[in-house]
Amino acid sequence: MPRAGLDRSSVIAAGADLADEIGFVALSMGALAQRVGVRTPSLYKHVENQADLNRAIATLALTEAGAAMGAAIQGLAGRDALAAAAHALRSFALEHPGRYAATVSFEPLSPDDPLALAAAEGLRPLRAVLQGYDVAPEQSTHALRAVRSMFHGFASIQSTGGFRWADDIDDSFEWLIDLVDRGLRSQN
Amino acid sequence: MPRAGLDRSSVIAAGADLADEIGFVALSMGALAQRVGVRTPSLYKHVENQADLNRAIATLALTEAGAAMGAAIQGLAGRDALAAAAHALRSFALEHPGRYAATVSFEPLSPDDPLALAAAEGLRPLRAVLQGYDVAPEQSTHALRAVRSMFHGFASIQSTGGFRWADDIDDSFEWLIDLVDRGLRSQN
DNA sequence: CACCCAAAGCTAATGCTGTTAGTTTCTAGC
DNA sequence: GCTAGAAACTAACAGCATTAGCTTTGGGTG
Repeated sequence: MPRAGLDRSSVIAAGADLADEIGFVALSMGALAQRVGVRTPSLYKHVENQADLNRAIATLALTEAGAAMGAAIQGLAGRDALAAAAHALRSFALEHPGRYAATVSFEPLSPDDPLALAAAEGLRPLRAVLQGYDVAPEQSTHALRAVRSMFHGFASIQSTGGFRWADDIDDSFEWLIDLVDRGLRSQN
Repeated sequence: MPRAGLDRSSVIAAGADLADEIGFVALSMGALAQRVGVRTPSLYKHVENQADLNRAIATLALTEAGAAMGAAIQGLAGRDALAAAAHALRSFALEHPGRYAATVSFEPLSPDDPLALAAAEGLRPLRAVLQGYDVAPEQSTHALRAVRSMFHGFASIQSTGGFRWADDIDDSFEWLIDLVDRGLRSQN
């Protein structure tokens, strides 16, 4: 019998993929072991426990989502950049529901935690978008939190099926982007 | 030995209180049984299973949160009403983290589900707030979803400790309210 | 080329879940 | 006071994450 040849990153990637397929809450050590062709306890050679796995999936997802937003806003500014970033984030949440769900549930973490670093890094594209608007420097944190709250809230509600009439959700998302754009431009 | 004298609503209320204290994810049938002074299997006389319990807690929380918002906006309009509703919702999320967490995790539901009805009912105060702004009737759904997304996103991120510098979170929330208010007023 | 040891995988076992079946006990209404 | 029926109990099971200890594999070194 040949060996499976796993390591930490391959286990985490497989866990993220499996979570996207069957749902983050349904992700179990047994299911993941079966997926990678190994018995359950063998996973503990690569991952400390399930909490460690979950945090690692969240870290991966934040990095990927940030990269997607960064790529989407290349060469754009103002409303175009805002819309591109928003769409990239929402697409990521819808195409990778397991990864996205992993990012929403975690306890307070120390500032040098890899998960916290990935979160901060993933927000950089959003910061760049806000520089295209006239926000006073001391308000940039407020603006970032506001934009982040809105897009996260929308993606979160939609990805859990929280909107009633499915047909015009895309229109609602455009409307939200316009609302934010108007609010950011009409300061003072 | 006297009997505990439970019924469905008292079990659900106790579950909601316990979730607020120890966290929604830590809420187990065993912990709840101990809390109400009964052995674990006895709970199944009042509740179908844990999923049923969780949905019932979510329904209760949505009803309570909607009532809090409705009470908060009494006699107010415009920006005052918007701020009052936002503060009421965020206070609810922070004072009842277990209840609030119960509302975010559920699968797609049928339109006549009690949970869906409670969600729709709880949104009525927000609808009332939006009537104080000049939104075209065919855009009222978009506006409602936008406002809901923003406040839910902010409350969700804050209640899971997602903001880095704790000191000026209240300022950020005020800033968010202003952003929404400006966006809603500057249409066309 | 053979050895060897560290890592990778395995089996077995434990304790904690949610849940069901079957039994006993309390209590409200006649 | 008797009696249904509800409310609580004990016993048991399956699935979960996790740990301990054993076996095997394969890459680097002599």
